[in-house]
Amino acid sequence: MKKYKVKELAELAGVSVKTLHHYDKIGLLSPAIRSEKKYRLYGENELYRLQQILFYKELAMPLTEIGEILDNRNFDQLNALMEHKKMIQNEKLRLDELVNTIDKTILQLKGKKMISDKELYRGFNSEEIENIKAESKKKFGEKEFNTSEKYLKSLSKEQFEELKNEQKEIFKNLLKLSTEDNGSETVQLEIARLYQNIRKFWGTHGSPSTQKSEFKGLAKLYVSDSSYTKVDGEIHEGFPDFLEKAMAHFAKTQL
Amino acid sequence: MKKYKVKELAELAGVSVKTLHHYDKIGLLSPAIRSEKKYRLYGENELYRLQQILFYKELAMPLTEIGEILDNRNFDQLNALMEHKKMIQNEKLRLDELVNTIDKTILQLKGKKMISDKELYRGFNSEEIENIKAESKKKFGEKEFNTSEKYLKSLSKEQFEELKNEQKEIFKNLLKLSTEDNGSETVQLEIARLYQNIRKFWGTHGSPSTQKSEFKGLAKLYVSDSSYTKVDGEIHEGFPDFLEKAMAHFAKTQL
DNA sequence: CTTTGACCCTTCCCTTAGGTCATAGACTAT
DNA sequence: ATAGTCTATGACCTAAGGGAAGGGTCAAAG
Repeated sequence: MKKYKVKELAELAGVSVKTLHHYDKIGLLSPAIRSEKKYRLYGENELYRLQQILFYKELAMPLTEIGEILDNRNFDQLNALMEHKKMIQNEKLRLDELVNTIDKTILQLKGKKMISDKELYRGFNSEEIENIKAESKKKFGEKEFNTSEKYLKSLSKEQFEELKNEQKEIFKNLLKLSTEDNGSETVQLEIARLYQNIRKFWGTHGSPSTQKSEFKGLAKLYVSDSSYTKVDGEIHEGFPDFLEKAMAHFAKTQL
Repeated sequence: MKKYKVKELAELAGVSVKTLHHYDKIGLLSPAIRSEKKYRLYGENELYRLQQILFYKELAMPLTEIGEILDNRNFDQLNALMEHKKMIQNEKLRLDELVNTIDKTILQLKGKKMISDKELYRGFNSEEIENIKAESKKKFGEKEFNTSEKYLKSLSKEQFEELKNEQKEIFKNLLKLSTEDNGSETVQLEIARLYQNIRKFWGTHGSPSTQKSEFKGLAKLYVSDSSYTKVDGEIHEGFPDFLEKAMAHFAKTQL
């Protein structure tokens, strides 16, 4: 009877040593004996069993089931295989559905086409372009602006407008809420929305602490120049101040 | 902006609260804000994102990938979907192969038909049957014998003969080795084979300690009646004694 | 005769996508 | 005020191993 140490058997069967350790631990394949120094020693029967294990494993069968099948000799091996076949066929059906769903989604997605590098600012008129650029530079400086511009290219015009609209809506909501406590959950939830909206505009670069101070900086900008906080084109008294306090509270408690 | 606590959002989306905790922890879906008492508060944007997550999850996509896709807005969403589709189609091909393999194996297995209750002892002549039964009863007593008989039914005649032949071979090998130290690895490896062979005959019922003493009992039986340890029909002097010592050593060091 | 490199051992932590307690604090209704 | 529901965190569990730490063993080469 030939004897194999772990690595020998592993290489013979094309599995890792760790796998054999594992099979030993779960009792799926134990060495025939242990040497005096606790080395695992396998015989040819173990090699044969391992080959069977690997066969069933290729059929995507869980190790516990493999163990049951092998230990029951061929009691309901046939049955188990037929059951397993059913399982696999069901899985195949599921995958078919997935492919269908994906195909549909791909079609939808192709409808909303992506914006290319050259098309980034197409669709906005030149005045809008200048506004966007100027705004960005004021807020984040030259260097950050370049990162932002790169990021903006990954947005489609539709998405861009969607974000603009959401920002308008947020400001409207916040105006309505400006009589409330600026730390209330309702207000803070809206501020969170504003925060996320801004991040979608300017990207998520920078460390958390950087983002925190950027956000607070933006709040101060709102106070210093009330044109930023127009709602429906109008300046509202006290609103910039409310906003700044609410944003500061958000930065302090959430960031 | 509506706000949702964990359970509310969970029920709305049909997932568990724990899932939301999990998504928060891995940063896939964080609450918009935390209340003063650290409660997670989600807004409608989060509900929307969760729905997207669930959509991709249904496509069997890992959560990390989902996160990347959603955070890149639609940058290479299209590409990711097409990649994913390829993956699924490959998986389908693999399953096809599995089904083929299983079908082949089932055919092979059907060739070696199982033994039915009534056929258990068919194929052996009556003398053999009596030998088998007597041997079992002597070794394990009436009660154990019934268990064993039930177990034997799960073996086909082919397997049964295979086991008999293996036992003959083991005895032959052991006879050759009987000049060696009974505790050597080579001998012990062969004893291990004998142990496993016996267990395949008589089943694996009983606690480890029971099996240990049964095995030692069998060794003593071999010494007391040398007809059990015939090799090629002949009694060999000193062999039963060698066997008993080797078996006792095995029981002590391995069981 | 010792050292080196290859091998062996066990134990612990890590992975996915959460499930299942356990414990403690918070909210709501009677 | 107390009971019942909700929330939080943390630890442990799943399948099938991967990886590494820390320590013991063996054979050949110096």
